[in-house]
Amino acid sequence: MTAEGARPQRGRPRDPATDRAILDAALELFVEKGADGASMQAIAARAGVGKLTVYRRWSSKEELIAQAIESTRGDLAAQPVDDTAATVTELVEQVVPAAAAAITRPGFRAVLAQMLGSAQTHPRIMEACWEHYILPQREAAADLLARAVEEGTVEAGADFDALIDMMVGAVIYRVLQPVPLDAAEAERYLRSVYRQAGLLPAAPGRG
Amino acid sequence: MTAEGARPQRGRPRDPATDRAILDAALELFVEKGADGASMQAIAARAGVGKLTVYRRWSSKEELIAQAIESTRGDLAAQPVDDTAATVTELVEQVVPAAAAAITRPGFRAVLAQMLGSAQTHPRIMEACWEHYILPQREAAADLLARAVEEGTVEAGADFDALIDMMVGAVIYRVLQPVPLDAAEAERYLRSVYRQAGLLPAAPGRG
DNA sequence: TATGTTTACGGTACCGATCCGTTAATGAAT
DNA sequence: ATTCATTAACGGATCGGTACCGTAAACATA
Repeated sequence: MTAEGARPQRGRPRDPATDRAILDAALELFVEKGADGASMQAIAARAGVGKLTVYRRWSSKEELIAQAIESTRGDLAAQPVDDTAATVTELVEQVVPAAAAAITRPGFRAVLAQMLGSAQTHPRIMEACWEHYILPQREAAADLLARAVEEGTVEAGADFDALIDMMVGAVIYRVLQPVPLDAAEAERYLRSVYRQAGLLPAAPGRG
Repeated sequence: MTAEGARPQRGRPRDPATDRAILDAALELFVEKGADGASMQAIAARAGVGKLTVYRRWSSKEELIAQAIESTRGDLAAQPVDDTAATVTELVEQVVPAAAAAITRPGFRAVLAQMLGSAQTHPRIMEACWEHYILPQREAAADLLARAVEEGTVEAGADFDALIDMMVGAVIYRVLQPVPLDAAEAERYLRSVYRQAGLLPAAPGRG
């Protein structure tokens, strides 16, 4: 939609820094005020740019915000995991601190809430959020479950989809609750969920 | 906020049907367009009422929508349960069809999504939704878990809060997913979740 | 019964603010 | 000189909220 396609090389070229400034501003305002509350002129103003400069690049707000979301890494997907870890338990313990930090970030709850709010009225935005913030969580959980089945800590007959929903859903649901979560609580909470799902040993031995 | 408190008894009394019409219109528009998209004049128009008639009763849109939400039974809390049921399994089987019907209603997803979207920008609305749509689910789940512990199907040491989050969270998360759910799938899904939590026997014998 | 007072009601108009999308003028790079 | 990016300004629309009008419904008093 940035119309990058067949733009001729004549005349004054567009400033790539302007693209980024607009995308950043759009994401910030979306997180702060939602898709409806973020106006095009507010986005332009925060980007330090004229309104037409935005309209030349994106024809609709929905598309702009969706691309702004897509231009970010989802924070949870970006955890480098040491694949040589032997057991699922080790793998989980390796992931928990970073995951706890990610879900505790104030912005995480904000993006999640605004995204879900967009579901009804802005499907395109919902779609972008889902792909970049939710699916990575699902995939990580699915990997862990697959390993756990190999190890025998999770029974092979279990309903995988439901189990993933329970893990991811619990985290999302907990994050959205009015009572916030600090980093230490988040770690404890994540371990509790993993344990209940069979990805950590039942013994509450650590901590 | 309806200022019902010290209103003198002289003059023409307010029409209670008008209150209901406004609340219904507000809820409908909130579900359709969200808290920002629902304008006061649209609410008044749909209620077949002058704008002032709305402002006479509610001083702000946030308060009106919050009360509109509070004026609805949460659909899930209203299931009469036969407390004489012997086992948790019977209890769950008794609840599943109604719960499946409730979470499959198109309005359920809409309210949920709009509510969560309001979390960031309209705390008062979030609060009302939480109390009327989420807490009943939690309490029902907690009751079932308590029974299950007595029966021994759920280990006493389990993290109740996390387990409830997983059950409620899974349902919410599943309902919000782009792919909708029909009644039969919802029943199967609910059983899967209950089973994974230990509230139904592992054998997939029924159905 | 008849009259007056009080409040609710629907409808219209208005205010300042904000939004969107476009147009006109200016500036930069070729 | 040409071509495009950019900013500033504009017009139409809508928002939340208020003010006013004429009317309808309940009360009080006579």
